[in-house]
Amino acid sequence: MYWVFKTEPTECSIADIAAAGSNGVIWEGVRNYQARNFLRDQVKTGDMVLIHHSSCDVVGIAGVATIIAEAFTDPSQFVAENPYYDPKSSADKAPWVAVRVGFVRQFPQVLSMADLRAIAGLADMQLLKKGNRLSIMPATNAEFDLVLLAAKA
DNA sequence: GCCAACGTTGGC
DNA sequence: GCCAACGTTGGC
Repeated sequence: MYWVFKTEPTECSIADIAAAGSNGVIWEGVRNYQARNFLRDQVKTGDMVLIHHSSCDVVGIAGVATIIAEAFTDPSQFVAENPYYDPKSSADKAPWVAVRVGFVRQFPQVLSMADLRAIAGLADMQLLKKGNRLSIMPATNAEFDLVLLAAKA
């Protein structure tokens, strides 16, 4: 399948994923049930992921990653010092999962929201829907291809 | 920093 | 289980 993952580049940018090498990075801290359900139930090894930079200078899709390890228990939920700590999580009740993502490519330029909205075939893309706050969301194969085409990547 | 949209919480 | 109040997200 195809996905869009949102990230604040100050936390984990496409360049950070590139720098992580073949082990990739752990994608943790998802604390929304709808996003968690995608991550736990549908995100599979080998799936392709559009990496979206949010809350930053140039908001938009910055590159592509792939899933190299599918859902496992998110360790950050147990760590009191961690910003993603969940005091309600315990060994026998740990609702949150993480995956591991590996670098595929970084776009020469970030495809901004305006760039994306200008692509006719992306009119229904979930990422572009008003009020969308999901940090993990599916994309279609067609949307994925259009984004790569527009990125000249 | 504004604010729309949405999620979560908690009193009842 | 309803729903008002509150918190958070995230584009602009």
